[in-house]
Amino acid sequence: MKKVKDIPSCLDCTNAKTCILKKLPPEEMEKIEYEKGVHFYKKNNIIYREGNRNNGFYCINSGIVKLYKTGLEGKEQIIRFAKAGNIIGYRSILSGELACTTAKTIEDTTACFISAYKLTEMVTKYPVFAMELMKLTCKELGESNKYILDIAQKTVRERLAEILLLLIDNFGVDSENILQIFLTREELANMVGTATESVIRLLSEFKSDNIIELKGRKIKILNLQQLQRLGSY
Amino acid sequence: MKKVKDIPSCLDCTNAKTCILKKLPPEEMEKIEYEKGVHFYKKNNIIYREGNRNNGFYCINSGIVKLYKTGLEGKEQIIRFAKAGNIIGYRSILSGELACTTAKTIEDTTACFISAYKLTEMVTKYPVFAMELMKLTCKELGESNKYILDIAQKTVRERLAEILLLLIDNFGVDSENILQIFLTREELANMVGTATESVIRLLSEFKSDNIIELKGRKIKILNLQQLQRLGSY
DNA sequence: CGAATACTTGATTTCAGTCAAATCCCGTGG
DNA sequence: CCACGGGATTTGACTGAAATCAAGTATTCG
Repeated sequence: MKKVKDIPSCLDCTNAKTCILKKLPPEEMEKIEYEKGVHFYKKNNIIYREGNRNNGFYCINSGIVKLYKTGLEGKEQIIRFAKAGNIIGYRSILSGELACTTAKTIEDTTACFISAYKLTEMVTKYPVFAMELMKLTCKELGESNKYILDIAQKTVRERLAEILLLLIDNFGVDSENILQIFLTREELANMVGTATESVIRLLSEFKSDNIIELKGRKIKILNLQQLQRLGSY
Repeated sequence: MKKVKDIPSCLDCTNAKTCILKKLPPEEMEKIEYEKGVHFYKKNNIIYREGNRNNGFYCINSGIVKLYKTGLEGKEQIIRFAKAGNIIGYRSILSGELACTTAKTIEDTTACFISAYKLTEMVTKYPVFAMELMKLTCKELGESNKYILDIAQKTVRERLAEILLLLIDNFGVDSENILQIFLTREELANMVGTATESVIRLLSEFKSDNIIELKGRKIKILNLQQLQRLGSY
């Protein structure tokens, strides 16, 4: 069991490799250590909501968060997932807009909160950090643009294959080749941009083609190559 | 007639209001003035190509450029347009990736070329510029994310209406309410993410509903409100 | 243990893509 | 000036992928 109530420290954060905050000089890290807030969220709780103003951003310490936009009839479109070491909620601060997505945990999650003011200061004072954040944003932009192409031109089957590959890339598989993120069929559908029933049908097709194996929300990857062929990665 | 061969100067650039370069201090502007290259492109020419490495970015002085990704069977998906005062090609430099779109002129275009090295220097040396560029990138990211939702959840009719509204916003209408960008049906389809024939059918529907009037590639807006209702802006 | 939620499967519908053919339009060269 | 050719546009017929609707089963959780 994870000790949920440990207050994470930036200085010895286990996400050091991936976290952008590590690009700050040590003295700044220490300051953040005192100024930041630490928030705990149970599974299925909202961190911030589309259309609201974010007065700070969050650095995920543990857990997984889905970022989604809500369509007219309330249908979610998942834009991306964030996991330990990722930051969320910074876009709207920097663009001076309202949040363009809702952030909701899909697992118990611990996140550090850093104020908008601090973010601006960090960008202004530390060019290395600014460059790194810019890089991150630009990569995200590239991913979103790729997503536009995919949704516009690929079939649901291809997109589902691709999303599975993306999830494998992002969350990995365990020793038994089981994908290490456990989404509902509806969440998968909301990533792919399709109906829940379509995802179900396609998953069971993939299963009869011996590409995957299903046990509830666990997805075991049997034939990665075939999956790559389907998604034409 | 436009005098195509005038060398544009940053110092008295007519796009001053919108151009991000104006956030640089005057002495830096003058340096750029000497270091930049000026390129002229005829209509339908490629400025840079998806998958290549950009060693600089472009500031559009006049003309219009479409930025698109190419799908498997060569079908274009237009991501956005850039007009005078906009910059293009900077994303891949900052993310350290290859260009994720192709930039092609849809009108005769003049663009200033500034090296990748210079861009990095500008971001590092001028926090105000860095902030502004970050803001721009974050806005683009918000727009791309919105686009994902739209393509995933809206009908082609709704998307076409929305694209028309977006074009009106971006390029305006003249005194006769004629949209000031002239796209082929195919280009419209490549924005909406649909087939050319579908765009044609829907445009003529809009026409019989007295929402628009068509004269070749000229689109006259007769009923903006109705269009907004269709796009549920 | 019961209600609620998630999942599955089948039947039907529909939106939009594809294919095909005709027409329009525009620039070019005779 | 006009004929020609090629691209763009339009319209119609057909097809098919995926959404919706519906009904039943399985799981989960308080």
